Amino acid sequence: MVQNILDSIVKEGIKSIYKIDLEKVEFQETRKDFEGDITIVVFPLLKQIKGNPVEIANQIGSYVKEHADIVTGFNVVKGFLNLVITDSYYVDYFNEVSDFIDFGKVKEKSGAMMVEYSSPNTNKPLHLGHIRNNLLGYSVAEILSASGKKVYKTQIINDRGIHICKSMIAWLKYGEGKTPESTGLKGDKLVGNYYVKFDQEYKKEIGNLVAEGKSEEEAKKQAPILLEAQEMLLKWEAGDQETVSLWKKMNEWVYKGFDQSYKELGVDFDTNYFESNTYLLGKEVVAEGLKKGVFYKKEDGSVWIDLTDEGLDEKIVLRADGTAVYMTQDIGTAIQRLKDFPDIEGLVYTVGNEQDYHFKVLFLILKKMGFEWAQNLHHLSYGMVDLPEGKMKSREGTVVDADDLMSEMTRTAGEISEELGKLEGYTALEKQGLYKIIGLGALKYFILKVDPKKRILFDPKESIDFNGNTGPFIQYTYARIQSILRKANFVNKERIGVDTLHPKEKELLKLLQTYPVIIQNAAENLSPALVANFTYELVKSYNSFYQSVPIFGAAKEADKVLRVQLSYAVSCVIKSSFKLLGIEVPERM
RNA sequence: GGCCCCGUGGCGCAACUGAAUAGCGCAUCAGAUUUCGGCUCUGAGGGUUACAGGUUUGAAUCCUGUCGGGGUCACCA
Repeated sequence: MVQNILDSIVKEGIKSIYKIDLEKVEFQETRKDFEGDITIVVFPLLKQIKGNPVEIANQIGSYVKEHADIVTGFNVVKGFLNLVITDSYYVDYFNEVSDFIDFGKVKEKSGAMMVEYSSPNTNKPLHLGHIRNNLLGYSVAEILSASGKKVYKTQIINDRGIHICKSMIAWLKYGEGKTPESTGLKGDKLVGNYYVKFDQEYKKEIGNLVAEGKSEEEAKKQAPILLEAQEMLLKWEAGDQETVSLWKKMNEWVYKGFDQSYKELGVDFDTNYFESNTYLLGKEVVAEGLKKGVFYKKEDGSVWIDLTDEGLDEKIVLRADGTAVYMTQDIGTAIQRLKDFPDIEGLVYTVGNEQDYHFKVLFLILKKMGFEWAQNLHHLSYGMVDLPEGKMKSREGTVVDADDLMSEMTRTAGEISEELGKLEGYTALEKQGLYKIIGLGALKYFILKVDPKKRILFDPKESIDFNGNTGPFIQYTYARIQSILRKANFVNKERIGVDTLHPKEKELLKLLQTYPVIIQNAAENLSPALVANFTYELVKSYNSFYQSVPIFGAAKEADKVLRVQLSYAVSCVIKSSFKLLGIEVPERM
């Protein structure tokens, strides 16, 4: 990087001129409306060097121009020292990259992380909210991996509890033995239908009870179908064979359905954890913590942690009857994961921001328990996806189903491509694959370009754009470059041999150079949005270059080589950055 | 009510974590192809960064308060 080269030279300069050891030089990219490539901000130096900022900037500028080969000129505006970097620096940089396919990625892994995402309940299908979760988690895993971590992708499947019992009861009462095979429905959809059915019956029964003179509150607790579900949960915990085998059967249906959705969405997992296996894990740990004095027991036997010193509340970690709560299980699961994968240094939990408090407490508990890795726990907290009518509610049928949305996107992409595409010679099957790439690209980019912590408003009627700052816009640019490379009979990356660059070429080279930094930044911030926005910048810059500079009509052969090579490099980085987002790119579209 | 997050042109998003005249897309208007894919490019209009104070040479960014939106305060997960 230019910064690294200049940093020491600037420090030397300041030492020789002012006899001062500087800790940090503040660089920033030069704004477009000024001449120069990199800017040193002089103001922060004024604390150590007394004087006029413009004068100081001029003195440093002269020194740097004198002593740094890569600096060919400078100008000073107010307290900003704008340095002009030689074209040859950027040409050399380009030539040093042996290939752009893996450019920016750190290959030698140091340390490992586990990323948890998705983690659905097994009583209903995936919806738009899960899509955001999956895309974020998957992408962050890819980004961490590119930044030099070994990464394990995982999820915890909430396969037990009252919710699945509700679906089971409703299926027993109204299912008539229907299966995914007999109905042709995806398993998760089938089971989800009975979850909805349960709720309908439940409401009906409440209505009846209220009509009989019970209060609303009483009715909610006494509705027979709810009692049946609760009874079933008890049976399940007691290991009742019939219940357990039904539970297994219905969960299997759901997993098959999920697998299909995950495959369609393009995400995967290295290992799964099931709540039915882990919900007891935390108990031992709690007992241990009780001995250590991290927790305390109340008279009724329930176990708590007092976090009032940290500005939080008291929090229960074990029920009076000795059964585990959500927190118990999460404590146990975290510890189990570190046992299973001893090389991991930390965990990333991709979970909506409604659980901010839960994770704050969880991390604090683990820290208090004395686990060193507790400081490497991150809650990748993201905002809800809202519809124009407000929150999605599965029971009220206002959810945007994940499968429906994906196929809708693919269909729309198909309509647009039929009209505009250049797909001579593509078979129907190839076309279908392409529409999927474009449709899902649009969806994924739409969601990932937004800062995770912000909420997203999704209006199904307005659908998703295909122009402007969108996935297909970027895919289009990629496809167009491929067309150029085909025409140029491009084979391999080769050295470029020019010594002056067109401003648009230089701009592109500058941007390419920042890609490795972007990856590190995105990893630190757990933010795919940074990668998305960078890619967009790059593509815009390339399109502008494309428009103002002829490639095949270049005056000199060396220029043509440069421009073809540059196009290739840009396409590699588009492909690679999109891969970090879990988005594919098409050869044509 | 306590605590947490958010508030940037009509709409959707940026701003390298405190720096120059707050950028971009959509929409609106005006232009560009004897040329490599026009799903492209160039330009114009549109802002007191919710509001009021404060810190700082410098604030969309940090602090305090107000208003508005969301979340959370379960022996649910």
